[in-house]
Amino acid sequence: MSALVTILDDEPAIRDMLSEALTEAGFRTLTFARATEFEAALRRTTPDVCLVDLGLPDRDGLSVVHRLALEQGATIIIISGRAQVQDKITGLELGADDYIIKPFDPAEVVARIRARLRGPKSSAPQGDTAHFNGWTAHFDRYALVDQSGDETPFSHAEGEVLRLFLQSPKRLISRAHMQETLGGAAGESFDRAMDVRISRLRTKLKEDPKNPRLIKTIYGAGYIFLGDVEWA
Amino acid sequence: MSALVTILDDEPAIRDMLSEALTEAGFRTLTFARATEFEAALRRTTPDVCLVDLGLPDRDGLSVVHRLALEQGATIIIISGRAQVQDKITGLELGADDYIIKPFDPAEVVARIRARLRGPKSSAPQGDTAHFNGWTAHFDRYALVDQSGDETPFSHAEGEVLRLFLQSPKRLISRAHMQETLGGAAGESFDRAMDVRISRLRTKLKEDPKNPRLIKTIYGAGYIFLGDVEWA
DNA sequence: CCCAAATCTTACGAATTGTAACAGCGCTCC
DNA sequence: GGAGCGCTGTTACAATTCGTAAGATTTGGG
Repeated sequence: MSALVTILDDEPAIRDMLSEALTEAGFRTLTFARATEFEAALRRTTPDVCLVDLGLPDRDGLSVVHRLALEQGATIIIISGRAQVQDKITGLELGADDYIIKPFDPAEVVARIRARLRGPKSSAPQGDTAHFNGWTAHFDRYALVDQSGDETPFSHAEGEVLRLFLQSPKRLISRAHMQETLGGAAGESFDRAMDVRISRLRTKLKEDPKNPRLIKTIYGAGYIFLGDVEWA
Repeated sequence: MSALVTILDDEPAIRDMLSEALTEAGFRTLTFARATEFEAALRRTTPDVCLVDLGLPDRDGLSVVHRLALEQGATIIIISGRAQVQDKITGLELGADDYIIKPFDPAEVVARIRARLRGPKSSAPQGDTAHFNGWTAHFDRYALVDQSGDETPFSHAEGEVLRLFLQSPKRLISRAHMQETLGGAAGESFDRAMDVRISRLRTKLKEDPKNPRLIKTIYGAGYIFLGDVEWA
């Protein structure tokens, strides 16, 4: 499946230019003129690359970038008319991965996106075992082992969620992202399945329902896995 | 251990400028004037980031980039005087991760390197903890800890406000700015919401309603967060 | 002092999430 | 083939979060 690129810019000409170039390059695209539309869409899909213009009518583009950066996954590329070095630095520090100045050539944007997605230095290939906070997860055996050596089996579905958490500890994982990477289940219908999976995982991790220490819920946003993970 | 950055450029002035900026930013650096020296060094060390100038005397920089890219691992950033789009595209397609045009500001280079090392999915976001006036705010755990160690959880919405305050202590934060930065929700209807958020936050900070010591209201303007903040 | 505007606080309800109970499915073992 | 078991999604209802509404309180100007 080709990568999904979102374009957030208030100028129709720029949206069209980018959308055309990207489509021709083989990407899927979604365009938005306003930050609110864009953020509404994020609840349903998880793009791979987000192009964000800083000069938006309804919101400061940097706040959009910041929010995006807190979520996980997508690479963020700022497109802006502001060419000051300080603007670039601010944007990059806020979490953007690249900063392109208007006017630009769409071919360069395509090349930069490709360079991002090439993703060679994606972290080392993961083993099948991870340690965290006294637990050991054996993905090859589908079992959790606690400090005293007791073994608790977990299912495939539970393992998918656990792996996702262990791959991105201490970061907000949006609900949308989880549904996309896991259950996929094109079923648009409201999926409480995810909640149930997490609930079951929590039980196996012996979490205190009133005060979860490992899997924390962020109301309206997603989940965050605390815990110091080390892959073996 | 800080990351190792190599600089390959035939102009001494540029080498020095970059080396100084990067060292100050906390990186280790190695500089080279010729491709052959650089490649000899690669047999002994493995840099994390390689800055490569395209206009080298002894070899075409692109061939260096190409060879580096095949080894997979280091982040490659081209620094070049050639500003043509086609040059950029060629460089990026050959395997470079970024392409910076001369003349440049070293601060931007530092910011771009940081953005790279932060990585697409580097799991450790910088310490998300701040201390102020006896309190400690753990944004990853969504909890406030007071001097005696008691922990008070705070919600996502409260955390957004708290973070905003802690990022700009002792400065007036206008109501409009807060709504713009936070009020994200679809309809920007009622603005009492902000008051309520702050009210709840004050309660958790054990503020005396008659005499708030940390979050001060400026009638008709906004709020000021007093307190000596130190991010960890 | 008096008043209008701004702000604080409390209560309530819509939306979101947790979890138990149930149902469908595929599997193994008689 | 059928009973039994484990896995997983669905449903239903409880708990939590957070914005809205409304009344109380404070502020600053006259």
